[in-house]
Amino acid sequence: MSSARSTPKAVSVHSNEAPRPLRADARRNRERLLAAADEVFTERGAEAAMEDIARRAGVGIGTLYRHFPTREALLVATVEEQLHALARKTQSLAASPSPGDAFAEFLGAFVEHASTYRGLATSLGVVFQSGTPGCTAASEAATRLLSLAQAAGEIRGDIDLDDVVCLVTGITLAAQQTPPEPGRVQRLVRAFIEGLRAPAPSKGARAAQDDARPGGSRAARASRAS
Amino acid sequence: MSSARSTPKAVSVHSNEAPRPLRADARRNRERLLAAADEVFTERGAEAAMEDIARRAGVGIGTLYRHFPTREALLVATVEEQLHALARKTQSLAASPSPGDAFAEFLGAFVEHASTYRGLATSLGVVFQSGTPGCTAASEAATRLLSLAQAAGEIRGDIDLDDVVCLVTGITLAAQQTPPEPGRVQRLVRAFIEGLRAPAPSKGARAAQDDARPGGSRAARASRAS
DNA sequence: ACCTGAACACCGTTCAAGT
DNA sequence: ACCTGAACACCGTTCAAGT
Repeated sequence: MSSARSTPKAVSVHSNEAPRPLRADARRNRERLLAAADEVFTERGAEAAMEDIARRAGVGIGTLYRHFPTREALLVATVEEQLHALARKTQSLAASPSPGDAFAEFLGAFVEHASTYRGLATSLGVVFQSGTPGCTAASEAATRLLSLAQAAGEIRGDIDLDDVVCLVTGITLAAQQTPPEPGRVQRLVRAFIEGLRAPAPSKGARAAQDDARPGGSRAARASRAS
Repeated sequence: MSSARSTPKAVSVHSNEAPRPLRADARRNRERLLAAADEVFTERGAEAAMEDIARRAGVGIGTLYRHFPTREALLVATVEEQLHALARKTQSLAASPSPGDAFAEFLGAFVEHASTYRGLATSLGVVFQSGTPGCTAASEAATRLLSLAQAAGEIRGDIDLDDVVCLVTGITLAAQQTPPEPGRVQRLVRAFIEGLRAPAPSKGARAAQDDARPGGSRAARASRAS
């Protein structure tokens, strides 16, 4: 239950339908493309050939590009509805008495979402920040749930939504890297959740000395030949 | 396993050098290709154009394919030395008095390895199972370290090496998905390590591990930690 | 035995022509 | 206004010809 919040957001209030009216045939083509994309992405993964999608939709390749100028755009549009569903689920989870458990369940749902198409996770970062209504809704709901869980002291505080997106991306990508061993995703999610639980139990000053070079050491490697 | 030769486990004992002698020019080309690949992969990521590598090496594209019939093969060969280094580091870590901390450090090193080229992590699963000496060495050392940490009760038992490879792949891929925020990798690694710690603590039992820590407001501390 | 690079195949994207 | 598909560009891979 989301009560009174009058946040001055001002952005991205547009419906799921066309922002401006499309001609009848164009509208039909758009929907055929979305349906075909969903099918083909499901069958062949998110890197399926664009022409396959156009063919499946029964339109020319040019029509596809007219409606969706990039593959990302098509992906985003195809995933919109699922994002809305994820947002709804997340919102309902926010009402849970145990925000920590709710967040855990959210993580699982998010991973499931990211797994709808093989290879979707690769673009998840981009897709999730594309600013469509579905993205915004899911993003806001997730942020809220995370804050609740952190405020309740059930999830560690040094984690932000971007980290979570990274986690989900990573778990999903990683699980797809290997032959589909079904238990693995759950195991990884569970392990991750345990890791996210607050407080981080300190068994000494471990992990404090993690070497922290983001870019470095190519010069050292480059000098190997001589 | 058709062991036409005598030694039963003889497979992986061969030097880093050529398995069979190469003509002088071929040998030189091979090394030029490896050096060029390292440079180009570093600059442009693991999906760099093969022709760029050939050009950088000063050889024809056909020569590249003669030596390395697939991109994976070239990647694997380029990464061999680093894998040996990782294996050595892992072996030395196995002597640590705290297998759990040692494993944590190994995870960090593994992630760093997987980050040497942008996009390497995508192929990490394949690369890591390619059966080269470096892979085998690193893989065996890692398995041993993991077993030690599990036997010591410091890492949860329901995790295998494939899971770890997945974790590393995931963390690395995920961190590359987002703009390079340097703290993120360490944060994710640390969170993951906490998750891997055994036993998976129940919410009530967790405090027991936190033995002599004074100051009970853990959530408050966690929320501002960086 | 090895090298070379033109040739082939494939795929994403554009755009002039059509309705 | 929208659709079409031939054309273009790019890149990975092969192979006949050269040394």
